[in-house]
Amino acid sequence: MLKDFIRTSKALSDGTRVRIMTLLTQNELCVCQLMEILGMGQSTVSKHLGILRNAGLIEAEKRGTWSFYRLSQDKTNTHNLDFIRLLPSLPQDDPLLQKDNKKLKEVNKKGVAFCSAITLNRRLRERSNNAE
Amino acid sequence: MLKDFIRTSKALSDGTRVRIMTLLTQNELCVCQLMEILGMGQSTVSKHLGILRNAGLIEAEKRGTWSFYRLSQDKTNTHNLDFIRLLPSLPQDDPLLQKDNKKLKEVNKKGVAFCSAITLNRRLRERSNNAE
DNA sequence: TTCCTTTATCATGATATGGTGATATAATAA
DNA sequence: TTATTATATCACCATATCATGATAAAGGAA
Repeated sequence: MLKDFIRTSKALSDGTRVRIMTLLTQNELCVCQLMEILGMGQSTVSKHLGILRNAGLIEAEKRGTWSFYRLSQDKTNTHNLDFIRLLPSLPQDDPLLQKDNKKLKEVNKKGVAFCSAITLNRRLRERSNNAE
Repeated sequence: MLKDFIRTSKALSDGTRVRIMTLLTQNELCVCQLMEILGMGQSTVSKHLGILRNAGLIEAEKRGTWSFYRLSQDKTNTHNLDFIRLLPSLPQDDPLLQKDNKKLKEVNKKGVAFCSAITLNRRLRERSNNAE
């Protein structure tokens, strides 16, 4: 259906969401890991993930308090699979996506350790201090 | 580049523009023919065509006062070619796109004859409005 | 020249979208 | 129980987008 095609192309018509998709092409990530890599707030990241999930491009699995996101494993949605196939070649000629991939490797090493409120709150404090 | 990918996915994230692209998959069309098929105003159609052209998805050729639009013949833009490849299968499961294709056949038979009728009707409307 | 036609572009208003802070929810630990 | 943590959702504002009518530009005919 045209509506489904539009929902997917809309989901992929935003830079932040394509960055997320490119990252998830490589491995699953939780919200706070994406916050760390993207440098964006938690509500922003959650919102984008919701849009991608609503389009059927990604799926979430809850483990404890964490929500881990990965590319949709649905093999029947051929339109979405066609779109997802376009992603892996993107970092090849884009500096921002390459930077994201470097951060992804660091984050994978660290695991979810930095998700603790200590670093999160510190980052929030830094942000409000910078705003003054 | 991410920016180019976004420009293309944005261009294809609107129903009217995907309808136009699906029509141009079959043959070139001028603005007034698209107005007839889509049932939309001239400025609206021109604007959408501008967005698609700016994304490099279509190209225009001026013949007299008419501008004919067709899919981009640029074979070097692999990203756009990937997107364009997704289009032909769309009408298969979408009633609106199928309806568009039927209208396309009628319009192809008529040629651009009815184009003058459109502005003629507009002028008649203006005259009757002024007479009030 | 002066019209007429087709298309492009501009101005405007209504709606949609992205980013953020605050709050709500759910799982877990103390 | 209460406190903490990670995430989801809400309200808000700034910006972007879409549809439309008006105007401008350019080719062709009278």
